[in-house]
Amino acid sequence: MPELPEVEVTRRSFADAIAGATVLHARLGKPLRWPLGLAVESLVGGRVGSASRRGKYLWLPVSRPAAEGGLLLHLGMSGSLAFAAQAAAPGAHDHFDLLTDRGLLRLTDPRRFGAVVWSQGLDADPAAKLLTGLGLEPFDPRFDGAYLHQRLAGRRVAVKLALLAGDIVVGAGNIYACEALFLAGIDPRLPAARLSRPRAEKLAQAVRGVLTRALDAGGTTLRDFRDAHGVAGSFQMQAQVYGREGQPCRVCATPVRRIVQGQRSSFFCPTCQKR
DNA sequence: CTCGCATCCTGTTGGC
DNA sequence: TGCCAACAGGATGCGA
Repeated sequence: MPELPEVEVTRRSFADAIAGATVLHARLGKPLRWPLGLAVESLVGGRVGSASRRGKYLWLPVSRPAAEGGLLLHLGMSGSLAFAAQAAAPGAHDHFDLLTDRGLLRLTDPRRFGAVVWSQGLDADPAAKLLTGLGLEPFDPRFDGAYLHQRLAGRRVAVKLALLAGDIVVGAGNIYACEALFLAGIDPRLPAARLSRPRAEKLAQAVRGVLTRALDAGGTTLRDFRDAHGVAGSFQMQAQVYGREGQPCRVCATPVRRIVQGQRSSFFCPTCQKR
């Protein structure tokens, strides 16, 4: 589910409310992608700090009497976080609870590709290795056409797959990679190394543009995305190609095509997007 | 180093 | 209604 906009919208929806809270209780449900790496009870008494985001990961600092550290959270394909004053009994897909004096933060994740991992800090900790090798944030001023062009050089994979890989730029998943390539007029099958410098500039702008609009729209709710207060996103209303196989391109009316790249669907307009 | 692919898990949808 | 296959917003970890 969640790409950068959904993760960021989620973060913004609970960060202020939980900052400064004290952990009263914590529980785990079924196993997630990785073990927590800590006895869950030992989170009790911890003081929660200000949530931040790196790529599609959330970082929630927790100062415990025993040690400083925090929780690195990932929502995987089907995860979402809810923060509510009233604590309902956990459902079958609720796999992590952090009950605080300000409310309950709960991770719901049916497919369990998500993760909650304790880390002693973002440096020199095994869990923090999850963040090494990540590409630039799309809104980092260093993410520009020159950078993108240089990092795509020498790659034989399709440009769409290079975007999704996350080691060049983070945040664009399947929806926003498709949308950005449409906005930039680039065929997703184009070999990465063959993208010209001017087109790399367009693509960098398109990535930032589509993510900005998605943030403004509160993310994309295809099925079940909600922010931490249950609010759905609406970017799906402005999608140009994603999920629109066979429907007319909004620009030229050519039917949108779906192909498979890297075992994932790519949607594009064969007329508007060129190799 | 880059690549292509299988893999984790559950739910929903559409065809027959 | 039932059954089954295809598909789903991610990303790691493997062998080639």
